[in-house]
Amino acid sequence: MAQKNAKYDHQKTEAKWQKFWQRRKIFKGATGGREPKIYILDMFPYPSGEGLHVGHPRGYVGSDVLAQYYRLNGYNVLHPMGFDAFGLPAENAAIKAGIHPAINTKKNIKRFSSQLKALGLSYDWNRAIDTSDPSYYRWTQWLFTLLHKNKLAYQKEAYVNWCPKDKTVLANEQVVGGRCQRCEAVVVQKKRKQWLLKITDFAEELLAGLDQLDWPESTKELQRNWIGRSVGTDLEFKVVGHARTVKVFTTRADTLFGATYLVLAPEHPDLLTITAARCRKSVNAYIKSSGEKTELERLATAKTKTGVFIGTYAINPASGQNIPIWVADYVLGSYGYGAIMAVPAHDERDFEFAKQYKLPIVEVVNSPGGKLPYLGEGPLVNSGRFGGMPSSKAAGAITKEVGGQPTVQYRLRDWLISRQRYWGAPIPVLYDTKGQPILVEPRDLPVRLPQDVEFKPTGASPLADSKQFSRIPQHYRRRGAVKREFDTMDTFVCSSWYFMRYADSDNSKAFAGKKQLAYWLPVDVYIGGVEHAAGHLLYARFITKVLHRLGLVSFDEPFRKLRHQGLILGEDNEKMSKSRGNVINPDDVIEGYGADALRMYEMFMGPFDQAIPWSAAGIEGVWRFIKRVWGLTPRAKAPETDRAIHKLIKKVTGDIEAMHFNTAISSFMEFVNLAMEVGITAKTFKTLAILLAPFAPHLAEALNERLGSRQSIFSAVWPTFDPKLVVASAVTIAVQVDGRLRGTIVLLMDTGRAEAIKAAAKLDTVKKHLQGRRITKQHYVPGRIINFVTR
RNA sequence: GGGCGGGUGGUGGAACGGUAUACACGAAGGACUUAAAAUCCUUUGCCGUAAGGCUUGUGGGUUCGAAUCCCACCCCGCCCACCA
Repeated sequence: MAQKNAKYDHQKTEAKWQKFWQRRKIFKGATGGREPKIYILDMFPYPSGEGLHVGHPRGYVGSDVLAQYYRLNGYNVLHPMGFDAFGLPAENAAIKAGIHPAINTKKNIKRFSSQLKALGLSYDWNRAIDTSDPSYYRWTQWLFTLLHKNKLAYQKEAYVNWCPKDKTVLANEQVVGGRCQRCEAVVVQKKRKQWLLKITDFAEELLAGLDQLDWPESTKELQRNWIGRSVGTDLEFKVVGHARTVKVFTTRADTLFGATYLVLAPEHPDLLTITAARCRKSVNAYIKSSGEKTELERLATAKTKTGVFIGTYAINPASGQNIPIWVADYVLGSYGYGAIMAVPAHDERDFEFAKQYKLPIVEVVNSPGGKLPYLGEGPLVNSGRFGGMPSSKAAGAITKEVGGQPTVQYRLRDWLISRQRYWGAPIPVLYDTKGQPILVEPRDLPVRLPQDVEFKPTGASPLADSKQFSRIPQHYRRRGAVKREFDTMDTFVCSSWYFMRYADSDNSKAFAGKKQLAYWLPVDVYIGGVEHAAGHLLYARFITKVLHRLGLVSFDEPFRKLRHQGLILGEDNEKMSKSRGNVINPDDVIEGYGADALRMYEMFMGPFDQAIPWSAAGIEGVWRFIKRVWGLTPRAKAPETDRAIHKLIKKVTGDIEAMHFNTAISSFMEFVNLAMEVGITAKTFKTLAILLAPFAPHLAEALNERLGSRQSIFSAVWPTFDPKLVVASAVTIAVQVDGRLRGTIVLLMDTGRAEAIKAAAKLDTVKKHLQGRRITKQHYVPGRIINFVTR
C-alpha cells in the first residue's frame, strides 16, 4: 500500500537544499579541472536600491538551466555572478537622501545576493566581484594606464551635457528628450577637456569579427550600423583667394559635376580663416547660435535647415566653376572632415537647403521621371566628357580625373570616458603646471576613491572637494605633478573586462592569471539584454581586442555565443516601472509559490528572447504542476511511461540546447499528465527528476532524496534515450481528399504505399467525398498523410 | 526617414511545407465538502441542431497540400536618427 505523500512544503524544501549546496560547495568551478569546460555568464546587474525585480531572473534562470544541464553532462562549468556597482543612481541617492554611495551600495549588494540565492541559482559565489571595490577598480585603472601607454587613451576638448539648474555634467543616459532626467531643465552643451579611448582604431576589426560570432543576427546588424562603415572618396576643393583647400568625403563622386556649393560645419577648424571679412560678423553669429542650440532645439529643427554664406568661393574640380561656400549645422563637425560638397539634385538634405537659399540645382544623373532629388543611379548628364557613362562607373573615373582618394569612413566615434562624478573609478592621472598628464604607476594603484566628499552639485568634479584626494604623493611632486585628475571613469570601462576577472577573481598580481584566462576564456554562452548591443557589448569587444593585440590574452572575441532574454512586462502589457505601479517583486512570488515555481514559470511563459507580460494566474499553472509531480507515487510496473520517458529525454535535451525552454516545460507537463493516468516506476521517476533538475533544482533534490538517494542530484548523469523507443510503432495518419481532412487511420510506421492507400479509401467519410469523382493522383507520406486528388 | 523584430482562440503561446490551435491560463458544468479553499473529472477556435462550412493581419502567387516559401499592402513593438 503506497502511503500518501506529505504536502509539498516549498519554503522548507528550498531552504534545506540551498543550505546543502552551499555547505557542500556543489557548484564550484575549478580551474584546470576535468575537461571539457564551459563558461556560462550573465550580464551582471547594477545593484539598485529597489532590489531584484521579476525581470532579472528571466535571463539568470535561462543561463542557470544551461549551467546545470552541462554539469549533469560532465562539463566543468564556470558560472559566476557579480555586481556592476559604480554608477550614477547610487550617487543621486546620496545627493537626495544623504546616504554615502559606498554604504548604500554594500547594502544593495547584500540584498541582491540573498535574493539571487533564494532563487537557487547555481553561482560559484567565491568568485563574486564588486567593481567598486579597490581590489577590482585597481585593475580598471591599470587598464587605463595600459591603454595610455599604447596611445589608445588621449585627451581632447569635447562637449558635455550640462544641466544649468543642477549645475552638473550629465551622462548621456541622464539626458532624456533633451532634458535633465532629475530636474527636467533643458540640457545645454559645454566644452571641457575629456579623456577618450581610441575605439575607432579597431573599427575594421570590430566589424570583421562579427561574422564568426554566434550572436543574434539583429544584434550583429545593430553593431554594424553603429560602426557605420562607408566606402567613398576624399576630394579637395581649392578655395579662391586662399592657399588652403577644403577636404570633403563623399560616397557619390559620380555626382561631382552637380556639386553647386560647399558646406562647412560650424565647428570646422578653417571656417573663420577662409571666411570673407565682410561676412565675419554673420558667420560668428551663426556659429554662436548653433553652438547654443540645445539638444531639444536640434531635434525640433532637424527638418528646417539653417546656414549662412561665408563670402568665399571654391572651385569645383570637375566643372571648373566657382561655387559658394556656406556654413550650416546640418553638416556634422564630427563626421568625415566636417565639410561636404552639396549636390542638391541628388541628395535630399542638400536639395532642401538649396531650395531654401535659392542655390543652383543641377541634375547630373539622369532622373527617369525627371523628379528631383533623384537618389538612384543612372547615366550621367551635364557632366562634360563623362556624359552618358553609368554612375557606377563614373564614380571611379571622375575620382581619378580630379585626383581624389578612395577612402573609408566610420560612424563610430571614440569612446569618451571622463565623468565629472564621484561614484566611479578615479582616472589615474596627475598633471604638471602645463597641464601635461603624468600617469600613475601601476605599483601605486589603486588611486583610492576618497570618502570625505560633499554631495552638492557644484559643476566641478566632486573629487576636487576632497582634501585627502587632492594631496599629491611626493614622488609625483618631484616629477612636476601639481594637480590630480578629478574625473572618474565611465562605468562601462569597469564592465568592459569583468568577465575576465571571474576566471581569477582573487589575483593581486594581475587582472587575471594567464593560466586561468587560457583555461576559461572566452565566455562560451553570454546572456543579457539587447539594450547593451551598441554599448557594453561593443566596449567589451574593443577591450578584448586591445589585450589581444598587446599579447595579453590569446582570444580576440570575448563572447562566443550571445543570447538575449526578453523583457517581462507588467500585467498591463507595459514596461514595469515604479511610477506605473506594475512591478512584481520576486520575493513575494517565492514566498507564495517557491523559487522553482518562479523559475519554471519564467521559462514557460514563452520564447526566451521574447517580451511577455507577467501573469499572476499563469504561475498557478506551474505551481499545480510541481504539486502534481510531488504527488506521483511510484509503482512496480508502468510500461507506457517507461517508454514515454525516452521521448521526453530527447525533447528536453534538444530543447535545452536550443534554449527552447518553454516547449521543454510543456513536454514535462504532458508527460506528468500521462503519468497521473498510467503510473510511473521508481526508475523512470528518478530519470524525470534528473531532467527536471536544471529547471526546478530544489524539487529535483527532494524527489531524489525521497527515491532513496543520499547524494545530490547534481552528481547524477544526464540520461540518454533509446532511439528505437522514441518513434511510435503505430501512427495516426490524416486522410485528405483534395487537401481537405476527411478522416484518420492508424497504420504501422512502415506500411507500404499500396496498403496504406487501400486502407484509407475504405473510410466511410473518404468514400463519401470520392463519390462521383475521378482520382487523378494519390500522395502518401509515410507517418504523415494520404491525399487523394480528384477531378 | 532608416534598421531590426512581430501579427495564430477570451489570454500567454505550440506547430521539420503534411491532422492548425500542443501545453498552460481563464471560463462553464460536475464530483468530494455542512460550506469554502484545495484537488480531481468533463467541455471549451468560430458559425451550424446536424451534415458540413469557415479560420493563422489583408490581397495575390507557387504547391496535391502554406501559419510556414515568394510578391504587394496594412498594423504593432523596439533601436538609431541630418553620418554626406
